[in-house]
Amino acid sequence: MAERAVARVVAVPSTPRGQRTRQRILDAAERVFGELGYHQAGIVEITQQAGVALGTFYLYFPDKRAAFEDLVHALNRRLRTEIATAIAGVEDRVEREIVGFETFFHFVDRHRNLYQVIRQAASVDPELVRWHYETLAKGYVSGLRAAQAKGEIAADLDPTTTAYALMGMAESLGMRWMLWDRRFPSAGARRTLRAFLERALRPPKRTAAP
Amino acid sequence: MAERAVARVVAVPSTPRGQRTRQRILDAAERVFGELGYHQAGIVEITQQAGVALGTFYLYFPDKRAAFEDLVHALNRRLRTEIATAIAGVEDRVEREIVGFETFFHFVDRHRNLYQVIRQAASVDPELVRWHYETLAKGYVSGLRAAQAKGEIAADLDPTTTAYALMGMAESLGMRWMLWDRRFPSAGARRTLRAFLERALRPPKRTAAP
DNA sequence: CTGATATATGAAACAGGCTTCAGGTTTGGC
DNA sequence: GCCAAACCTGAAGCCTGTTTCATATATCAG
Repeated sequence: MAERAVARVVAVPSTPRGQRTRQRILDAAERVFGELGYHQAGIVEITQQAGVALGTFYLYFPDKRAAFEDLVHALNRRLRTEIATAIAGVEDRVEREIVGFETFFHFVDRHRNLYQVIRQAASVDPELVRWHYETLAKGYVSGLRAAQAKGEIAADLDPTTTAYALMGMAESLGMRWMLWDRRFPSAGARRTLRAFLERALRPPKRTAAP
Repeated sequence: MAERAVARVVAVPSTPRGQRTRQRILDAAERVFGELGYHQAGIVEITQQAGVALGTFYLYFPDKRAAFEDLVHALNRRLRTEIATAIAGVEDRVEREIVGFETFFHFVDRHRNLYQVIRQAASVDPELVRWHYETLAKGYVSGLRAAQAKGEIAADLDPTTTAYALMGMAESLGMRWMLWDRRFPSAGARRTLRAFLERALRPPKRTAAP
């Protein structure tokens, strides 16, 4: 039988010191990947920015791609958490959407580099992109379903289609405003977005049941 | 004074034979870039698929990136042409949107690989991505303005914001349906998309002026 | 303080793919 | 048929960046 290749043990750091170092590398990787792009980014650059030696990188990640994947996972998690927190207190579902969009724009603004990372993932690992969007969509869809049950969103809309449509809108506008213009949307643009969502999502008016 | 680096002359082929060869390389590049991603894709693979020798590539392109850029430009042009043609005969502007979306999905389906290329451009040259979307948006915006003038689209929507919102929707849904599911949207999904666009874009009903 | 464990170092080995170039081959006008 | 221009060839050079590893340092419980 073929000898099994022993996977290099990549430490999950067991001491605070190790965890700090790992995080420093990840932070630097976010910067470097975001600024230079996956392929321009070098381990040398990442470790230099992290203030550690080249070899240290390989203590925590089996290779370059692994660090990239970690970053995408972190991005996904943070994004979902932030949006969930932001909309938690909002009653009306259409209003929730609007708050969700705004939160997303803030996120892209604050994690500018991190968000570039996702757009690059297409040429690193397409499955990772899919995973990202499907994960986001999952939560989105169940939220929409719940809102439909309560009559807050038009009942005839297919939730999955709606979810992808909304995610696409958010991303496109986020790219335009936050990554290119580097500023938040004007009042007029905001009004348009709000009107767009209101009309598309809000159920046709009828006399409210008492 | 420093000697000026002479830019290598990259032929615009002057004979039919040369043009064929150049096109063969471009076609192969579309396949290979699309399937493998920019960085996995090698000139060796591209030229092999094109049925030419390695060196031939450098007769027509100064380097790998140049071929990639050419591809993006071609994608952009083809896409705009196809959509323009498809919506040419359609009267109602909201209906035009729907036809435009359908055409886009067809395009993604037929040029599956070519379309992956754009998503990868983020890690090759961000400016190229921006160019692509801004070019598309430009035409979109003027179309929307015209429609607003004719009262076919709600007048209170900012055209630029609307254009980016719609492009984002199209791309997200196109990715989901054409690249992942590899099939055209179900009737239910189509209805949802139509309803979404109708409600968001169509001006509020009022008795039509005679 | 001491040994055991975890972490860190960075020069050098290594790999893989881009690019060059010194010729060969094809084409088409005359 | 002949020749000049255009086109094509592919082995080898080259360069850049990833990954390894033998060695050094830090931490901490006992």
